[in-house]
Amino acid sequence: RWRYVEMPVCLLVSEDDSHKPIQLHPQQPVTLGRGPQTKIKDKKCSREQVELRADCSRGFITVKQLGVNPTSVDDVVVGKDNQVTIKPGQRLYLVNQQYPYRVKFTEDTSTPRSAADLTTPSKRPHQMIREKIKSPANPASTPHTDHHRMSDDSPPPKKTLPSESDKSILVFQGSAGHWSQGLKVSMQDPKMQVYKDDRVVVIKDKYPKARYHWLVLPWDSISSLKALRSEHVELLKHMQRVGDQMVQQCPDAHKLSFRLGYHAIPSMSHVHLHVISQDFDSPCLKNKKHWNSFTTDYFVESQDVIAMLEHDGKVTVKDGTSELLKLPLRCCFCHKEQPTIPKLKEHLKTHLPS
DNA sequence: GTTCTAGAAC
DNA sequence: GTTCTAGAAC
Repeated sequence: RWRYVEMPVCLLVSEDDSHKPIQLHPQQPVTLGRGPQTKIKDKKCSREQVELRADCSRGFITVKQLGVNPTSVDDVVVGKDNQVTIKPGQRLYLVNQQYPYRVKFTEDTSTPRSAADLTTPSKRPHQMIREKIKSPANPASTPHTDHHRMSDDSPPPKKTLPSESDKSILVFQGSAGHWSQGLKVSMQDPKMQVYKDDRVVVIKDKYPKARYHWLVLPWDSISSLKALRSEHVELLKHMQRVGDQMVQQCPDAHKLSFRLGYHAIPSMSHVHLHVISQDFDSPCLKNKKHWNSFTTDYFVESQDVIAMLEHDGKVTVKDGTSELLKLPLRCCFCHKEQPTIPKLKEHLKTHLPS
């Protein structure tokens, strides 16, 4: 059956609020250990004891032991540099069978920020994500019509009684997230938003391919360029205006040039306008696909998309566009071919503003 | 989309 | 031997 739910979020929550919830972003590893974040002072626990990674689409978390002393899942020691998964019901002990955490699947939306969002009058229905709950595959997040609170869940049986400050719960919210839906999650996250109005929101690209790289997204869910029609022209013009504003407020706008456009065949769902500075000076630019997606006709200028929409009532992508990603690496300024990405990056420095 | 890694390229 | 990429896995 169908239900409105928040997009999946993964939080590391201290049960007694001894430390603030730590959000685990899908596929972005989080390192955890002794330190102010966990309030753990035990020297046996490394400052980088474990690396946690949330796999939203499959509904589990992987833990890698980085520290020397044993991290364990239930009573099985992970072992240094080894990696195991934590599934619902299992307990993670950061070190020496101490500092237990628990994996828990929930559709809980009672976290302060989400609760505020849900009750804010301006929150419009289309800002909620409609998704199907797959009951058999996801037993822990099923049929609760009412929001259940974390504190309502009975604590797991304990052999040894840790002090109250040691108790924490690893909360995994939702499970129907897939990497291609990541923009829908990010655009709803106030921490990611750098601008918003009644029609659009701007976020920083999570893996910027240049010094400045923003994404302008409409609140209205438009899956891709293919779904665009004449009625969207005004929206797209607004997106471009907002993109131009982002450039204007950029402290380096005077020395960098920018391009505004769309990927002809984007990987991520939900129409998004790239606003990207043309330095391409970023450690996240790593391969041929990255380069060619911004420097060939794979990158379609915003104004061209708008013109096409005004002229034809729809946006079409030329045949063979996907092959553009495999073209040799060519400098976008002097058009000199470069043999490898590292050589290209070295070459690009010669075009940087001095 | 990113990460990881085998094996190609050097 | 190291660097780098392409494709699989996620």
